[in-house]
Amino acid sequence: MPELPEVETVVRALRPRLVGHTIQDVRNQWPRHIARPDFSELRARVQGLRVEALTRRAKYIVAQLSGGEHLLFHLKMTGHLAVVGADEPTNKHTHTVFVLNGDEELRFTDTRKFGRVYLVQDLAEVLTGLGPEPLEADFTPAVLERRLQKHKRAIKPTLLDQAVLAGVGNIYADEALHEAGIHPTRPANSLDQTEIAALHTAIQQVLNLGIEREGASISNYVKPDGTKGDMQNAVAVFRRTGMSCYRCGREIERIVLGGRSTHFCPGCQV
DNA sequence: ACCGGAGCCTGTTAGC
DNA sequence: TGCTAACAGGCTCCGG
Repeated sequence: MPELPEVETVVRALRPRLVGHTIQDVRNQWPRHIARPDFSELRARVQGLRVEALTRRAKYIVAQLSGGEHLLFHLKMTGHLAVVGADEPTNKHTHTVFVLNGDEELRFTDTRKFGRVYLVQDLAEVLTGLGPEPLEADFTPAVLERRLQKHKRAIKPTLLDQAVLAGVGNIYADEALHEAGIHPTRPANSLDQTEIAALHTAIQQVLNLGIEREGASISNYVKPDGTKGDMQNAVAVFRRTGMSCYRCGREIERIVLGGRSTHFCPGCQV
C-alpha cells in the first residue's frame, strides 16, 4: 500500500527516466482508470508535451508538463508505475501506457483498479483539501497540535485523514503511534504537549526511515524496477500481531479502528 | 462540522 | 485437498 515513503521512492526512481522526455502517444485498456478528462481528450492534450518535472504531493505523483499541463497519478492500493522498454511484455493489469521518445513507455499497472490518472492545468483541481506535508519545515508540533485539537475521534483514524496530515497511511500511522508510545484509540484532542511533541518526532522518524529503506513491500508494493523495498524488515508493530514487542516484550495486538486494521503494543502504548 | 460506513476492485487467505 | 467467503485498504460519497 503505497504511502508517502513508497510514493517518494517511486518519484525518485522515475524522475531521471521521465524528466526531459516527450510523450508521443497514450494507450488505455480501461477507460475508468483516467479520472479526468476522458481518454480521448487526455490523449490529444498530452501528445508532444515534454515532462518538465516530477514531484510528489501527499500520495500523488505529479508530472509537470510543458504547456502548463499537469499529469497526476494516484497509486492507491496496488498501483505500479514503471518506465520500461517498449518491447517489454505488458501484463493484463496494465491499464494506461504513455509512449515516450526513445522507444520507452511509462506504464501504469494496477490489479485492484483503485489507482487513477488525472490531467489538469490547475493542480488545485485535484490537490485540494490536503493537510500539511509532514516532512516539510512548516510542519511543526504546533501545527500538529492545532490540527489534532479539532478532532475527538481516535488518533489512529485521525492520522489517516489526508485533510489533517498528508501522506500518512496505515503502516506509518501504526508505526508512529508505537514509536511515540500512544495508544491508537486515544481521542486525538486528548494528547498533551509532551505526547504531541513525541508524535511529531515519531511521524517524521518513521517516514524518513521508510524513505531510507525505499518503502515497505508488505502487500503488493515494489519499486519501479520490480525489486522490493526494505521497510517491511524495520516495522515494530504493523502486521506483527501475536509477536513480541521489541521494546517491552508484550504481544502485539490487532484491533479494527475506522474500518482499518490497527496494530499496537498494549505494554508501551498508553 | 464531524464521523462512521458503504462502495470501488481482485488476488490472497481463512475456514469449512 | 478443494471450494467459497471473507479480507485487504486509500479515498469519495452519503447519511446520521
